[in-house]
Amino acid sequence: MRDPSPRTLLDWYDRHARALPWRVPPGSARRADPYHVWLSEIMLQQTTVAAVGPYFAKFTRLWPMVADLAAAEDAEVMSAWAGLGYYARARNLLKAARVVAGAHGGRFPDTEAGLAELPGIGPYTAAAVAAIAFDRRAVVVDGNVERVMARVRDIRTPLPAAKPEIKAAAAKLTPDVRPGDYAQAVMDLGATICTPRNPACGICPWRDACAGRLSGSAPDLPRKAPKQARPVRQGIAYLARRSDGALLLETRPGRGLLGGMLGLPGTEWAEAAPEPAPPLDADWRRAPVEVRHTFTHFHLRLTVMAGEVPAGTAPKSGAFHPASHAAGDALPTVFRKALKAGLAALD
DNA sequence: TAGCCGTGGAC
DNA sequence: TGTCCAAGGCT
Repeated sequence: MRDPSPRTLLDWYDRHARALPWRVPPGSARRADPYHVWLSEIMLQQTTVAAVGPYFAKFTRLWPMVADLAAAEDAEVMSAWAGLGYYARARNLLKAARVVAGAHGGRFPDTEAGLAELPGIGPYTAAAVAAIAFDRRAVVVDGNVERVMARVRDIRTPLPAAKPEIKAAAAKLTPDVRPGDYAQAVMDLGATICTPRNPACGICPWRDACAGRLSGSAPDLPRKAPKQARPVRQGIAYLARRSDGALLLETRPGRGLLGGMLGLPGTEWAEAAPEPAPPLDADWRRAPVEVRHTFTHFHLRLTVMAGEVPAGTAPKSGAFHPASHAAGDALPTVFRKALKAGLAALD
């Protein structure tokens, strides 16, 4: 068994690199725009390339430079992020943009340590942006790298205990030349060849240097500690429609679940059955279909109550929004589902 | 440090 | 249907 060669992987990347909107082709004279690299890396945290595509296009169209993003209203940015999930990313994105546009004069820090000081940038993203945007040698470890390293080195320790061992293996392989391309090459390998299920070992550039393939354990790596079961929580959401079509929405608190996002008013979500808490007096009708939605750590069953209210109605909290905006894309997915269920009950 | 924090697609 | 998974960070 010989060592996997960074050079072999770079040769493979030169031929098979995915063309992505935030990426410049390998060997290109151009450098990737640090703003684009950073924006894509934040969006790609725990999120698929396919899901990110339209959002990256929207953000770069609305805000072509980091200074444009920094000048945007909070509500605009949260609305543009709606549907992508993990909304703390959007809150931190805006904070970081304002630091870069202000204290840094519009230029991103060009070192791993400098990048790591920005909100929303942790060890992975700092290394990735330093390597990809500034061609710094940085040890980039994401889920792809963990999987590739666990297989190439046949590391059978379960995650997350295996992280130090995996980081050491990754550090040993990271080259001084083209570290940015190398980082993207490992991630492309993980995304297209060394996939979680049914890895295509037969066409892998590292097939002859992979200890996991030799032992036959590669498809079952990395091992992972078992996860906890998700409890079921319940709640009630209220859809109040004014006679002019406007819908009652509220901005959620700035932290926690769906923090800073628009939503329908309603009860807390808990395992115990909720006490009704209508936001105003109306002839509430229960929507025939219950909304089901799964979050990272619980399942939600949401009862939707819908009611018509006259013009001039004043809510206890929140505000009426034109239906064009509310029905549009400003809501997190769970509330899009609830909106649809509530509107069906009113028609 | 382990729990919190979304979503949609694959199987 | 349910579970797993994807370019993680924060507290």
